[in-house]
Amino acid sequence: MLLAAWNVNSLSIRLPRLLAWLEAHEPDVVCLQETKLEDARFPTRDIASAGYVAHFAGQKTYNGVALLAREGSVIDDVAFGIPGFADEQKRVVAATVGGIRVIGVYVPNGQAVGSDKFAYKLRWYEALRAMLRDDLVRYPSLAVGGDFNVAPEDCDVHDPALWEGKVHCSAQERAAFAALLDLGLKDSFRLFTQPENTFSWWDYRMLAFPKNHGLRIDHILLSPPLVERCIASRIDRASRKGEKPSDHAPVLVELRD
DNA sequence: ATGGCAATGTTTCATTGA
Repeated sequence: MLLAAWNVNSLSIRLPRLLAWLEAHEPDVVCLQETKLEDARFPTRDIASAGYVAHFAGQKTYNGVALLAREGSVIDDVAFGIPGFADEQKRVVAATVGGIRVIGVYVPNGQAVGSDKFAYKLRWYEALRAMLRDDLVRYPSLAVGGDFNVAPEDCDVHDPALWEGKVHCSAQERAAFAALLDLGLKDSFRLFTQPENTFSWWDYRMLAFPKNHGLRIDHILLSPPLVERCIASRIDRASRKGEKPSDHAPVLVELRD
């Protein structure tokens, strides 16, 4: 099974790229973030033509998530949001696909350390942790993927000194991310030897992509039974190239049957 | 082979992202 997560930064704009990408990579499940679409405008038909069924929760302008699964997949228990955490923002979609609990997340950006949005990000992380703690009991085979807006370690940052203490790299955010791993989840990317300076996001400005000035903030975390099944993990850097790219690249894991 | 912000709506600028 090939499982992917991709922050598309507007599904309307990125639809042609997404359709081409689905055809080229043939993933089984894809979690999308920042669709920025109200549900009535979701391109259900185009996604279906590509051979996928979609479950989604969107809103105008900001946020929005979707979970795509290959047509014919056995899909159960579709859910949205975080139980017990009131949130207008559409940031979580979950479904059980082929016996695997897949949770797609778009973690708040946080804007700046110490801001109101930063406090919201930390509260959000705490609520996500509580949800995952409960879900892991119910669903031993669990994957949570998406835009976590945290670079877990300095090796996930092109210039650690520049980013030290800044949003996405602060001690508080890294602790919030590490608290998810404390539940028994693993960062799939680090299950394997990876090339140095591999990132998943590059600023649109300042030639950040050609200079490879990026951060690794998009992740897929796996529970122990899926860690056992994981045979590959990678970031599709090529998808950041060319005309009208998202500022994020897709992240993928391959699981054996 | 990569390229100097992009996307959205409140639209002719302000807001947000990371």
